Amino acid sequence: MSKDTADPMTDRPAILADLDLPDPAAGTRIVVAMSGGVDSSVVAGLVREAGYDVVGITLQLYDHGAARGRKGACCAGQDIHDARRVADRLGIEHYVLDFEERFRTAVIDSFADSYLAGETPLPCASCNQAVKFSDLMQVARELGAAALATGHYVRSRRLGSGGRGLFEAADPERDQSYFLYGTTREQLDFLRFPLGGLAKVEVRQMARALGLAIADKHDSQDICFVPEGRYQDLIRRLRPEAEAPGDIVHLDGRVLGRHRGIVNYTIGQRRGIGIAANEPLFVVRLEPRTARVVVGPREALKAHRIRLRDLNWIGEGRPADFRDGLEVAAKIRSSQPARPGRLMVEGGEPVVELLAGDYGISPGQACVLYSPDEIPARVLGGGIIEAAGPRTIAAPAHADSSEGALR
RNA sequence: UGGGGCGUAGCCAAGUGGUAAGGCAGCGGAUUUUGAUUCCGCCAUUCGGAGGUUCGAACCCUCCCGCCCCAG
Repeated sequence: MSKDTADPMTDRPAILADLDLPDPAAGTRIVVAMSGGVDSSVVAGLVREAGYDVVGITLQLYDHGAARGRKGACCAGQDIHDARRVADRLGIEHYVLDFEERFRTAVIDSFADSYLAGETPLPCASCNQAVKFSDLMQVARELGAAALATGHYVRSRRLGSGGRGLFEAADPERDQSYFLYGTTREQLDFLRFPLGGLAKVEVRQMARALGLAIADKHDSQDICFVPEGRYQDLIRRLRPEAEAPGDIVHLDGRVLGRHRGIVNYTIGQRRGIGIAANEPLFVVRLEPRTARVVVGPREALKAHRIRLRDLNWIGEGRPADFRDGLEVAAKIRSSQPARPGRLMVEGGEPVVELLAGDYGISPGQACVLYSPDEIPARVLGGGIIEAAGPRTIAAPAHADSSEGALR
């Protein structure tokens, strides 16, 4: 396909679809998770071009009607339709699986519960972990596939020690490793991410070269199952008790006003508090028991110490065995470069110290750990943020200077 | 009803004769496969009200209205 053009891009598909599998492509089945977007469509095309037996699977995750006409949402009716067309165009098998029930319990319900508990959920991570890399992967195995390929911008490669390691994408702007920190070693062995070394523009060019109608489709953004970007409406429908009003309290104790439900706030949030003060106020703490929203100045948001739960470790060794902790680069949100820190295990609990501290670290989000010096950085693991706070133990000697540099 | 002070956008507030700063809040947008942050833009034809002086007033004068403080 497209081999008659001079575009160097046309030479790349066969190269990039090297899935590092023991058997030859012909006769080897690969399941591709197809969302109907550009990325996963190109993956299907590349794998097909490489000569594999491709089965495309699109998951129906939530009610079409709820998100109909919405731009930028994945997996709704339009996207399923798009995925079908891509599969037709590529001449591959394609199935749409109804995962609504699974998605609702594993992703949407926990999304709502997280907010009720005063945390801030990370649905994309739980979707990958609880749906795509578990149930969908199971389906892929049952179909006799040698691997499950996805359109995530992340890289994996075989390690000298055996097994595969997870690495950040070549394009740091596009990197999705933050959402994949929970991937286990076993899952990694079965997963392939053909786009990890590419830039988005290249992927779009490939989509055109492959003759895919969705080549210029918008990127997805926001929470896919939340129409109009108002997640509060969804939570209200699912959990009516989420509307419990409460006080907005300043750190210094003053009651400044009222709010209409703790679910409307997240740590670090500035807009939407509705209180005029001398300086901007940020949400610094949420108290689900009393439904109190505690606000304060930006400086009050600064935290150095993060306690994690559900740590997934896919780096070398075991965290508990690192006597003085392990130097890491840590991300507490997707769209921010990893920053120097140290992983320790205290009383069996993983704790990350950020050398320079950070703002707006919210429980429920992930803290993802990378190797500090490697390029590309390897994903060592990560966990859910249980709590974040000021430094309470002695910091490394150079921490103060780096803190000074931050201001 | 003696004295003093004040009344500028939703909140705070600068401006004391030359044609309404700024902050906060709010709204809109950019950025973003989570939530945030951040950034950009918008936001008082008008200064408690009515007159007057002046080429020109939020700023000066008069009266009225409304707050606050001190004193009886």
